Amino acid sequence: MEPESKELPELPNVGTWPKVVMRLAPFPSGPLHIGNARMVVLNDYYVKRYDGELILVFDDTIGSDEKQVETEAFDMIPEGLEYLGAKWHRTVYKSDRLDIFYKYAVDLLKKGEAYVCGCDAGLWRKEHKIKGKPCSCSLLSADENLSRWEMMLDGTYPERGAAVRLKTGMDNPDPAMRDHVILRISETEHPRVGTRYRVWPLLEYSWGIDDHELGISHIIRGKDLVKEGKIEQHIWSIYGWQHPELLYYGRLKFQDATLSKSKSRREVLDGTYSGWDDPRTWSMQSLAKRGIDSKAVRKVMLDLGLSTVDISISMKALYSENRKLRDANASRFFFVESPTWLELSGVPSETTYAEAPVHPDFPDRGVRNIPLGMVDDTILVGIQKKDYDRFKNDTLFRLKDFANFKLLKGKSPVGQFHSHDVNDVRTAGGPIIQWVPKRGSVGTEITMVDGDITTGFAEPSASELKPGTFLQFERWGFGCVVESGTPMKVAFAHK
RNA sequence: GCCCCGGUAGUGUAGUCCGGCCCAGCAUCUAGGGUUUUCGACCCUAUGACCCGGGUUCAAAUCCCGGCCGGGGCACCA
Repeated sequence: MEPESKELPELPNVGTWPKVVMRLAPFPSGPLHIGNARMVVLNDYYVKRYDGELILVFDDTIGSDEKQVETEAFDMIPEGLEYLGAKWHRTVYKSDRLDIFYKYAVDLLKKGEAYVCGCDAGLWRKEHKIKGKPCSCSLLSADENLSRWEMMLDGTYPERGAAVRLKTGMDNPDPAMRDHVILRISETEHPRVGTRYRVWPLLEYSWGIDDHELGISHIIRGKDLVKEGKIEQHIWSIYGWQHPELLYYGRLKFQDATLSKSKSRREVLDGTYSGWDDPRTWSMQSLAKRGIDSKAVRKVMLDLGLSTVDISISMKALYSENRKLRDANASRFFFVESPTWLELSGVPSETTYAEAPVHPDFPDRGVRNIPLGMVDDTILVGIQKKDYDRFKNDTLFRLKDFANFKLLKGKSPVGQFHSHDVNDVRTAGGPIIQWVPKRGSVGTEITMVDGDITTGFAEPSASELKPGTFLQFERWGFGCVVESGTPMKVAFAHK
């Protein structure tokens, strides 16, 4: 395998497993965003490294009011995985596996490893969880538990009326580990299985069973799940199953982006965001749209390694990687933001167009032809207001790849042709700037990372650009064509 | 309150398990220079770190103890 970053450490105890089997377990509430990429990339990396198997498991249990399953996520997540270049071998839905969880629930009740608790959740927390004192439900016989279990299934108990608790031990010094709920009642309709089930497993329980049932050997996930891991281990021990190896990584924050799936969802629904590929969602779809090479994402994620420290990184790292990968293939164009139009006179009549290289490092790729649209000896060109404002009257400046002009500021600014030779402006220390001719240039809208639209004009040759083309607007930044036409739409990638 | 985990330059990371090859490597950021008809890319240079205090040792980023700081968990969410 081609190393795509530094070498990560070996997975522990690989030899004790017939095969490395790992899993991706996203909760389908929206598309994968850049924060989820770490989980995907790490698991995918190790599975490829050990030639193992990767299972996509939609963790679509019923969730809660705050965390709801979104049907569209079942398509958007695989899309994101494909973008990332992750290879998964099969797809499993938790919601198809309720019968398995029920079977083990009955068994645990019979074994006396769990009980059906009818206590009020808030009261139980205060009186039992915190104090470490068992409630009376934990004394129930297997038969009593089984009949209570039936009452959970048949609807005798209302929602929150009863729940199955695993006997992890009320005397555990860690309150987080005391008799955690593993199954509970929810009558919320599920997008895939409707109202077929009213008893749903919690994450730690469903995984305690499924990591074994699916033959998972190694689990890499965020350290917010360590308690869940301990509960899983408790279950594995009850059945004497080989414990999958648990590895955790710390929380990842981005200094220059706020990632919130629920906020994104809200903004997408009410139209504040253009859709799930809006740059502000930081979804895989949005990165693809901006022309961020997924190899850059993978590199950045892999470079973080598996440390459990909380880290805060800058998108600049991602942009730096992306430039390295894509600069060589980004054709150059002129784009002028908020143009100031200059009337330039004295241009020699034989000069009707300018030629600029498609890519300065690769002369063999040819040149872009920029027609001047000359009338008499006068042409009308736009330069950036930003440039114009910093120029003094009389400045000698160069329109890049074209000619040098002397500026005369005024109500309607004009310029006088000075010379063709680039050395003239160099010796004068004058600026070299990008420009567009008024005639033939392409109105362009660039969607910035914060969702704002920057408008301006791209040079005429940009009219032939196809969607998906990654380019650089010289002295401005990289982006990806989203839509050709007038105006042309471009998604900004980075400087 | 109880329980876990962690602290290497601005940001990440390597090294820590098995002390010496680490007066700490790499990437990125920042600054400067070279090159370039871009403020991109490329090349060069500079700044910059082992949380603190003890201990063990000929020798500690690495081992031990104490402290400080940071994060997480204690949900009928995932």
